[in-house]
Amino acid sequence: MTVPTGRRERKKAATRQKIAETALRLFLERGYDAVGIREVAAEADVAVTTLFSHFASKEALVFERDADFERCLVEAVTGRSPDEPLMAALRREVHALVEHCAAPGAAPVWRMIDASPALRQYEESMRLRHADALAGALAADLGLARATTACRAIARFVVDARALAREADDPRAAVEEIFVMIEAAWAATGARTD
Amino acid sequence: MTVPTGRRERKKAATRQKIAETALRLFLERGYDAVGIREVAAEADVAVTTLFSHFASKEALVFERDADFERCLVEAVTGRSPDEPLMAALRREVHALVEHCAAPGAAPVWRMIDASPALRQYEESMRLRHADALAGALAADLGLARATTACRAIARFVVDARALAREADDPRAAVEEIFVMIEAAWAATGARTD
DNA sequence: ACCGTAACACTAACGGTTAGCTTTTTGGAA
DNA sequence: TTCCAAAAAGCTAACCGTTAGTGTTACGGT
Repeated sequence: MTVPTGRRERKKAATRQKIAETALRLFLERGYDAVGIREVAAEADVAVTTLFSHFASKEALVFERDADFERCLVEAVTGRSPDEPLMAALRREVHALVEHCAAPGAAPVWRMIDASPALRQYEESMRLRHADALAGALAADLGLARATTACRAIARFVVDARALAREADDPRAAVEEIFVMIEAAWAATGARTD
Repeated sequence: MTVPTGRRERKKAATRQKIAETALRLFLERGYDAVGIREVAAEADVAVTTLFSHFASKEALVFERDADFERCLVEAVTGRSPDEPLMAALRREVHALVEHCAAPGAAPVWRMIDASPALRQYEESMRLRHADALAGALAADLGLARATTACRAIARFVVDARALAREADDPRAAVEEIFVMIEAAWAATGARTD
């Protein structure tokens, strides 16, 4: 098979990105609720069905990087340097993710998300998926066949940390504060700390 | 005002309950997705608009006791005996709530919820609301004006505990295991333990 | 007995989403 | 180069949850 970028895949990715860009622009210009799917599709010059073949829902248009965040979390565990403790790697990654949310230009997007119940709800369900993925990675890292209750709990705490930090006055300090709690919780499970 | 049960309030409560009962019956008989709102309304012999004046959404029909759960959590903090430590009260309450989910007859409902993405998503957003309410109660109990990051984090951990325990093979053991972690996290904040 | 209002009803629509089907584009085989 | 199977995109028409707008009835307090 043709390993590098086939034209088909490139065109598909381009279509996807054009839809996402158009949607975000319209949403920011006129408000998420005030812009309909038919409008986004028309402005991006694609059919409504095409839009839905790239994005599972209207909300998914806003969280285009969804899969990336999940990958980052998992890779923070699986791809860390051999001598880095598990929790330290997670703390570092959550710091990076929170930093990313505070990037210039991201503020209007987050304001839009906070203003829309539908978007907030979607973000919550995203977090659960990320927690499940992270729990799996944690289990694998510990040599377990399945994610234990402790793995699942820690994974949830970690994704909660990101969410809470984003809302806090001082996100960096909030991450530090919550990770002190998470490390204590982790230590209480009797897990190794390497 | 007439303190006891006015006829108007009784009729309203009866209508609400009839709608909820009818909906749950139809959902369990034929599947959540296979039953439409118009059908539920017709079977309960009310107008669609009446149904939506009692329940904010189709999913809310399934989680009729939503407000009760939130109240239980908050009251576990505010209404505990003066000598009971905060975390012990919360652990007891989460045990009770998980027990309640395992009640006979509840199994089909939870199977239905697990099978429907819409219901799962709704449950997640419910959890967040409960966590916010609990965070407020925690802050009040500690004499704080606003919920701090630590309060919010602990509140999330507690509602996560309930969710994780419900999915675990041994719910009781899971609650115990997670609360060991939560107590460690709580202690790490330097909070008093009374 | 009367009035204000809460509860309920009806119609019609809006907006997200999907099914069914056709057309175009693309990668690779003949 | 030509042709085919499949992927991608398109169009139409609906389904379904939800809401606005507008009456109508039944109740509680005066």
